[in-house]
Amino acid sequence: MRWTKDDSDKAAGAGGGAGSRGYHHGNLKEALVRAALALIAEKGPAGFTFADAARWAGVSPAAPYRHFRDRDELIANVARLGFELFAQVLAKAWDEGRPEPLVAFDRLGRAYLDFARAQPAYYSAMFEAGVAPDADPALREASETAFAVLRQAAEKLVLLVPAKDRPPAMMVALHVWSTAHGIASLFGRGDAARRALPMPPEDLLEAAVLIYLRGLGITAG
Amino acid sequence: MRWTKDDSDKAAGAGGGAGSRGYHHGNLKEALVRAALALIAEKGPAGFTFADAARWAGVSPAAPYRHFRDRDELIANVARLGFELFAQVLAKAWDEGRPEPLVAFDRLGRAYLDFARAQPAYYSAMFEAGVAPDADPALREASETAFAVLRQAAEKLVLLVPAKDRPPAMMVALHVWSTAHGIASLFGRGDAARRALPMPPEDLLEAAVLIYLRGLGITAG
DNA sequence: TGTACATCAGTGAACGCGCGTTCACTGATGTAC
DNA sequence: TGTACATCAGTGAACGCGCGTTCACTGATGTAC
Repeated sequence: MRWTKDDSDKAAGAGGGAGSRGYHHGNLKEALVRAALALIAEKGPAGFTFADAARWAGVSPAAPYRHFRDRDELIANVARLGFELFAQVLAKAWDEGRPEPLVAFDRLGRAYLDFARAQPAYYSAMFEAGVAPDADPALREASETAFAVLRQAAEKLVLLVPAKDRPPAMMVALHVWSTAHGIASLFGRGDAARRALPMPPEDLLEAAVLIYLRGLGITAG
Repeated sequence: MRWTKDDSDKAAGAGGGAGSRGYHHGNLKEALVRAALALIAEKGPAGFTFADAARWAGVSPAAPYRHFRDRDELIANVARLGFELFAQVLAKAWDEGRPEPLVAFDRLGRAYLDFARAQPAYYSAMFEAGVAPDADPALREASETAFAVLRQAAEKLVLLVPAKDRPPAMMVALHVWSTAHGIASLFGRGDAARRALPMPPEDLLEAAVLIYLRGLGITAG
């Protein structure tokens, strides 16, 4: 029932100047999310206000209240969309383990870091904005869907280990997630708080995962 | 030359009510750091203002300007002290690899997570407050000192691997740091943004490190 | 096809509030002699 | 030991500002008939 009423909205988004639009924005909820993303990318998750978002979207400061109770609800919405996108990106990279699990798993790790670098604003909202995932059921579900991709990948991977030595897939998924998140948040970001690194983050993660998998008894070829 | 003039300052710290003190606070710089720690612990690194810190310390809102240019400088100071404490804690846990490197390394990992849990305010200021470590030379140095402990430990560990297969100690240090940081920031914190975990974070890290070291060719015993 | 009406989404003015920052000041401390 | 003085550290009042939030309102849209 709802579709983008006016494509010029999207084109005009970047500057915040809404140009000529009617009395109704037509797509304000989405525009506020885009505003939040732009402002988080610019100044961090704590660096913008509800009024900023309204200004960026070119509406009066009272308008956002038609769509979000407060700033936290807006950020939670951004985080939810981020997890949904993240889940898609990860699922596509994993591709059900084709052509073979080890190759696909490497792709998955790279996709993780790609996402953190390409979408620092989403990543911030998802992991650093202090949003409690349990507060909003939809957010929680989106977060779990994204983790489920990692977990399914781990399940397929541990099948490469003989049954008697096979580790719990959950543990493997948590290990890889932690390492990927650690690398992403320490080294894989575009902002000033990033630490310098003598190699690309992707290579650091790939090496860590290869060594870890060897420790599990999984080797390439 | 400077020492704590009045011990009641410390005792009175928790409530912010300074009780009876003279016109001069005597130790305001330190009190502001403690205020920042308390407020970060309570509401996160973005959840307090310069004026809050002054109020907490029981001084007028103009007083902090005698010691810090602005809020960022206060937070950078907190982060620096955090790294100094962190370096001490890690060095003590590592204890130069006694009685043997593997045992000491496990202790080091646990100390890392202990610190993140016991000092969430320091940990936030150090890693999540968006402070650029390069902005302040003292901060940068403290941060490097802390990392150096991890790196020295890694150097001793890789000696357990035959020379021809020996990995770079730097890489090992970065892998372990990333994993520890990932676990700490995803699961090892006291606040609401923490994810649930089916096991203690320490055990998750220990397992990850053991598997990783086995992948390097290092096994216990 | 046209008209009346209900509903929706954004307006703009207003409010109280707390923040960051400045300023001339003053109480307390330390030091020279 | 005492006095004069320089320096330091905190005061309190003031300011302009932007924020969050509310309110009665109004333009636009959709629908019943």
